[in-house]
Amino acid sequence: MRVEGTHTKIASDLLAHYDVHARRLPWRAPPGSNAADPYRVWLSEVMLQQTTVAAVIPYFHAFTDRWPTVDALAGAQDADVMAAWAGLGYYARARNLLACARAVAGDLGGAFPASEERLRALPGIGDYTAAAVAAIAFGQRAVVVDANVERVVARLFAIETPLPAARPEIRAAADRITPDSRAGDFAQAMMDLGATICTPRNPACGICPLRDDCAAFRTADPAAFPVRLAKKAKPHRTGHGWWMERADGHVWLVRRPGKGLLGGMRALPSSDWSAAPDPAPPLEARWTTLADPVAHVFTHFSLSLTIHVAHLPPDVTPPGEGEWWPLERLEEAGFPTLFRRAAQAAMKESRYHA
DNA sequence: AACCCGTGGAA
DNA sequence: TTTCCAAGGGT
Repeated sequence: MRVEGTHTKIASDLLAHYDVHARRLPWRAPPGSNAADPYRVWLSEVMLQQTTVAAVIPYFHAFTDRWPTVDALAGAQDADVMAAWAGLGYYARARNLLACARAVAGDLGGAFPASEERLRALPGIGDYTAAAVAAIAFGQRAVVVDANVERVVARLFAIETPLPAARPEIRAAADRITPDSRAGDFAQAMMDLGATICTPRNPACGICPLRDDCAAFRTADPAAFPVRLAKKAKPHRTGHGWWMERADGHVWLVRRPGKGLLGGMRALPSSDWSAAPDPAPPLEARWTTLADPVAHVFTHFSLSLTIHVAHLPPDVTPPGEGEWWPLERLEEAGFPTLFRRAAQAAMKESRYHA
């Protein structure tokens, strides 16, 4: 049972600061207007999962311009949404985004549910996003815990337990300081504080509205919180990709399987990136190899992709599923970053592009 | 529970 | 240059 009024000073100090210093962001209703659109709140929250505000802003505008409502998004083609998401990363989010939009538009009559529990049941909405949408879009009291809140709370209470084991302790502390009213503003205020003042390194304690309430501020090194366990080293992998270009100015592209790494995204044909030392190319041809492999770093491994180039006669088509894509429209293919860079490298060897 | 899943900016 | 890590979710 939550005890009323235990830490109301923290919430009131923070909200007073937020009323003056809140960041103006495209998905935020202007100050004073209580008109948060659940569609825009949900879309922004999904885009912001593990992704910086600066990276999200252009994608948010592109999506809301093209699909202004959840019904419009639900009616979009899968390939269009995946291509529009290209470059933002974590592509399972885009697949779940569409599944969620279609569930809301179809089963729920176009209205997002207002309760945390029913939001949590939708695809791509976990504990954090359910709480954030319930609080920000619907004014419900919900305990919103993201990486910013974890950091701020760990510092406020100088929590010594290392992450991720500290999660229950941090959530309980966040619950204690979450107010009954303005929970959405409180959540956004905590995240603004974490993004602009209570930053991971070199926090600006001198201008922090919660300095007097902060146990970490009274220690020698506030930035030492939250404590984290050492992380494992990233393994390195190698792979091969094939650029097959036809004399009429087209290149052979494939779509990756719906699950797993870069799932559902358009791509160059490539080997798996495990151990196979010398995989066979898709077809017999006069292959040349680019001098510099494309280097790319994923979340849990780094990759060096060697690109092989062949120029094919117009009557040859590689085996398996794929499509001939016009070289002058390569930007519209919706490549994830690895293949966008691989295509850029291969285009230097292109014979058929103006 | 531990692992998988992208990208790019900051220091 | 390398390292860190961001409005996490799914399995």
